[in-house]
Amino acid sequence: MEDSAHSKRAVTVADVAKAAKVSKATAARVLGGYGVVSAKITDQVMAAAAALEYRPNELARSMSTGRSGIIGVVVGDIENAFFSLAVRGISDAARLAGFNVIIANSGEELDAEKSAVDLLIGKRVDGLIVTPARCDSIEHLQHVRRAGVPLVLFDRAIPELDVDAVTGDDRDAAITATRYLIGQGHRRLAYVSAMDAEDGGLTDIGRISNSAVRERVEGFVSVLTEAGLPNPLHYIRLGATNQQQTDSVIKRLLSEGSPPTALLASDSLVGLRIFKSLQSLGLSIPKDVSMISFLDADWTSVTVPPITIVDQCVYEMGKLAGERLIARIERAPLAVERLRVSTSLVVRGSVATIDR
Amino acid sequence: MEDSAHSKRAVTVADVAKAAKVSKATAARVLGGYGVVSAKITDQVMAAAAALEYRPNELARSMSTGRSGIIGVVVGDIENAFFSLAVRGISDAARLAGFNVIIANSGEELDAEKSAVDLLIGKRVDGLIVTPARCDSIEHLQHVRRAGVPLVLFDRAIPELDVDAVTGDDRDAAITATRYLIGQGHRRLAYVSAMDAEDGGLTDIGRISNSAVRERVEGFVSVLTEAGLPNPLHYIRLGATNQQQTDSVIKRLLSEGSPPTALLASDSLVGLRIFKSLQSLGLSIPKDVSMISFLDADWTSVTVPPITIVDQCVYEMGKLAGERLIARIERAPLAVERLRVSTSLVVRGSVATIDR
DNA sequence: CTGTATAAAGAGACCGGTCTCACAACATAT
DNA sequence: ATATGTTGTGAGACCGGTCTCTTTATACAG
Repeated sequence: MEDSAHSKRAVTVADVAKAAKVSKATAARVLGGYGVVSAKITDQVMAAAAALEYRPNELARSMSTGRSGIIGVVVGDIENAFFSLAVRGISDAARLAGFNVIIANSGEELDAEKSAVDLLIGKRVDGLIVTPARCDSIEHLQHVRRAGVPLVLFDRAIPELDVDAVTGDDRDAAITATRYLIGQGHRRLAYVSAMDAEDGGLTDIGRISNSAVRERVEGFVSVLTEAGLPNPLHYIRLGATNQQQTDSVIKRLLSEGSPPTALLASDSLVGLRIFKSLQSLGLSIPKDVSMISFLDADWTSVTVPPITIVDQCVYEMGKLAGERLIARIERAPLAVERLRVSTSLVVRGSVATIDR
Repeated sequence: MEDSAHSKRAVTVADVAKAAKVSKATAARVLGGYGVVSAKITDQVMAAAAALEYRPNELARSMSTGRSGIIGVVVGDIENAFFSLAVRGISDAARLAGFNVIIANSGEELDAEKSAVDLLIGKRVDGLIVTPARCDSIEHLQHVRRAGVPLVLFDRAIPELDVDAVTGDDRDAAITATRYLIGQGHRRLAYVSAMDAEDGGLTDIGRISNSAVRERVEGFVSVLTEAGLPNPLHYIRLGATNQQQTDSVIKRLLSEGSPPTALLASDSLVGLRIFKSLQSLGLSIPKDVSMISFLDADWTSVTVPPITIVDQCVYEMGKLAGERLIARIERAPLAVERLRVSTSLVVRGSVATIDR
C-alpha cells in the first residue's frame, strides 16, 4: 500500500526524454510516431517510456494538432432503442476510422440541445451529429457551421440549413404502411405520435416541427386522400409522451363517433404504450383494433400477436451518418445531400383483414 | 453563401482582448469568470466576445487546469437495455455535478476494454466507471489507480482491487428468485447465462470471471443445496450468447434425462432469447416450462404470460456509481466500499405452481 | 502632502504535446 | 580538397487557455 494516493504528476515526453538522455524533440518524435529517428535512439526512448509507464496526453496533442479525434453526438434520448442502436452504428463507423464518440442527451428539448452543442464545440470535437429536436430553430446549428465544424443531421432534415442529413424514407414508409392497412380493408386509420402538442389535435401539418414525423404524416394523409377517405387530419393524434397520456389519447380516439380500426404508431415507444393501453382497455389485437409500429424493437416480436412493423434499419442509418461525417471531417469533396435509408414493412400478426 | 467553408481559425481570448482594447489577462479573467475586474471593463469584454462569437476552447482550459470535466464510462454493450439505462443514470448524476460523459463499448472483451481505458486516460478524463469484462485481469485497472484517476467499478466487483464498486445484491436476488421457484413446487431448476464457456457446462463456480454472474450462481446453488436438491451444478448452463446458441442450449437442457421445470435467465437479453427458444420449440410458459428473467426490460411486461422478473433498479445503480465517482473526484474522504443496490422480485405470470 | 493599503490591469510563464528551423555529422559529387 | 546533399538531433516557438507576479491607479490615514 505504498503508492501515494494523491494524483502524482503524469509522465510527460520531457520526463521520458531526460530518462533516455535525448532531447524533448527527439523523444516526441519517437512517441508521437512522426519525423525520422535512428533505430538505436528509438529503442532507447521506447525503453524509457515503458519503464516510466508513459501515456500520451491526448489533450495536449489535440491542442497542437487541432484535431481531437472525437465526434460529438446529440440524440433525443439514449434510452430509446432507436437512438441506442443508432449510436452503436455511429460508434462502429467512428472506431473504424479511429475516432471516438461523446454522447449528449437533449431529451428532445431545444435548450438542452443548444447547450449540448455549445459544450461539444467547446470540447473541440472534430465533427457533430445532431438529431435536431425542432426543425424550425436553427441558429445554433448555423453557428456550428460558422465555427467550421462538420455537421450531419440524423433522423430529421432541415432543408434551409444546407447540410447533410441521414434519415429514413419516412414518407414512403408511411405510404407503404398506410396502403397496406387500406389493402387489408381498413377505412378509418389513426396516426399516433409522441410529439408535444397543445391540444393533442392537429390543424396544420406544415407546423409539425419534427421533419420525420411531418413526412410520415404527409405520407399517411396523402394515401388517405388519394383513397378518398374523409377527414384524414382528424385521425392524427399527438401527445402520447408517456403511458398516462397515451392511455387518454387512445381512450378518446376509440370512444369517438367513428373510431379507427387501425393505429399507426410513430415509434416503438409509442407503439409499446399503445399496446399496453389496448391491453388495459381489454381490447384484443388485431380482432378489435389493428396496429403497426415503427422500428423492430425487442418487444414487437414476442407479443401475442407479434406486431407488424416498419423496419427502419437504424443501425445502418447510424453507420451511414458516422461515415458521412468522417468523410466531411477528412474534407472529401461531396455535395450536400440528404441520404435516405430505405425502410421495409415486416408483416406479422397485428393487422386484421376486414371484409366489407 | 459567402462564408468561407474552410474552417476559419477560432476566436481566442487574445482576439477578444484586442477587440476590447484590454490585455489578454484581463479578457481571460472576464471570460473565465475568475479574478477581479471592474464592471466597465467586464462590459467591454463581454460585448467584444459577443460580437466575435467567442467560444472558449475547453481543451486549452483543461490543459491548464488539469481538469477535463469529463468522466469516462466503459460498458459491455450500450445496446443492452441494462447498460443504456445505467448510462442514463450515470449521465444524470454527471450533468447535475457539471460533468460530461464519454462512453466506450468493450463488447465484453478484455482487449477492447484495455484500449478503451487507455484511451480515456489519454483524454485525461477526471474519473472512470468501468464494467470489467473479467474480474481476473486487473493490471490495466491497477494502472488507472496508479495514474491517480478515480475509478468506480460497475455491476461487478473485484475485491483484490481495493476500489469502490456499485453492484446489485446479486447473491440475494438469486436466492430470492430460487426460493420462490422452490416454493412454487419446482425441484429441477436451471440457470442460463450468456457468459462464454468452453463447453457450455461448468465445473467450478469460482472460475466464473464475472462476479455478478458468479454471485448469482452461488446464491442459486446454495438454495438448491440447502433444499437438498441433487446435482445443482449440472443445471448451470453458460454460452447463451446469441439466439442460435441459446436455442441449442435450451434444446439440450430440455431433452436430457430429467429436464428442469423452471429456467432462471441471467439477464434480459438471455431471457428474451430463452423466451423465443421456448416459443419456437412450441413450449408454453408457464404450463410446460416456467421462467424468471433478470431486469425489468420492455418486453417482459407485454408477453403472454408477462414474465416474472428480478428488478435490478439499474438507473439507481448508474446514478449511484456516478455520484460516488464524483465524490471521489472531489476528494471526499470516503472509505472504499462495495455499494449494493437491492433488487426485488416482481411476480407476474411466467412461473407455474407445481403440486406434488 | 506624504505614506501606505487596496483595487484593477498588464506581462509573461506554464500546461504537454507538435512542428519548424537550425545545425552537426557524414556521404557523395566535382 | 572543396562543394553539395542527406540524415539525424537539438532548440525553441506555438496552440489557447490559467494563474502568479508585478505594476499602476486610486483611496484613505496621519
